[in-house]
Amino acid sequence: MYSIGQLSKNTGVKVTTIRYYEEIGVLTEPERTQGHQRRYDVAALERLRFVKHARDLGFTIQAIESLIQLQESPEKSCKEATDIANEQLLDVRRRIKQLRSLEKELARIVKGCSGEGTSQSCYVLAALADHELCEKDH
Amino acid sequence: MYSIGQLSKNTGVKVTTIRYYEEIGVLTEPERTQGHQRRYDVAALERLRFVKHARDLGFTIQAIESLIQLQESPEKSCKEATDIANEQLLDVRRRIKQLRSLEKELARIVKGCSGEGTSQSCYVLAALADHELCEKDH
DNA sequence: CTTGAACCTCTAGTTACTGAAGATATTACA
DNA sequence: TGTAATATCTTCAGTAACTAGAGGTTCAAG
Repeated sequence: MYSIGQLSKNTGVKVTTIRYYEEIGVLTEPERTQGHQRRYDVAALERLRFVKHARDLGFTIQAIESLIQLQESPEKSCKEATDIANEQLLDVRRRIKQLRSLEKELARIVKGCSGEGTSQSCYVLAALADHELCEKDH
Repeated sequence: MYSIGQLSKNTGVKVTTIRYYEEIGVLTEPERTQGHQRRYDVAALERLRFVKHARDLGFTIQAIESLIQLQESPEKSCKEATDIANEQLLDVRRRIKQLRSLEKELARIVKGCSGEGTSQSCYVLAALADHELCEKDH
């Protein structure tokens, strides 16, 4: 059995976050000692690892809840899990695309300014003030 | 003079968001009609455009506040603005890098699963449960 | 002068945590 | 066994950047 601190060290999830996960139902309520402290079994550890890994990959808590549901009904179709992962993948790709276009414009703005004058003549500020200075819409 | 709705249409910033910006001090308090409704001048419109553009580029409200400070003291060095923009650029690049590595792993996970079996044997779920199946740390 | 759209304030909710206060439990060591 | 240090407990509030709704008032057009 693990204390909440040991669980935390084992997974890299903060103690407060573990309690939060319990509160919102992502983790089930663990046993308690007589003094009311939480004690976790290996299943809880594995579940938390799952959650951590999925969070690291950018899944929302909601998506993770769906995935847990699936895990717990092994007869269900695998397609749902694949769909969720796919959706996440598409989302990541969308975000990359958007960030790339931001990067481009930011790089252009930064490049246009030597950083030497006063802010009155700063190209960075001018570019931010005036959308017309953008290469294209965003 | 613009009403808050006209300002909203002109900038693409929602009415509620405009009021929120005022509350947190990003926009200064505008004049009011006798009936207590907000009326904005052109300066306010331009300032909101600036904020919108910077937000679209991913600047935090805090960074935007610094930029506004700079705009309002034209004798200050332009370097500060360039620094903020540069920091933002670096941050965008960091995020892109991280998302790329997520994309890679997600693609691998999704690819490993046909979506046809039951969730019991689902590779997506297995990969999320077991960090060992990852190609590298993240 | 009426009517309907736009506006007002205030409160609460969103996501996914994080931190602090003040009290209690456990553990290690003497 | 006693005590001190560390860990844990609950509860509440705060973070970023909005968004939405209730219930009431004002404006502008016909």
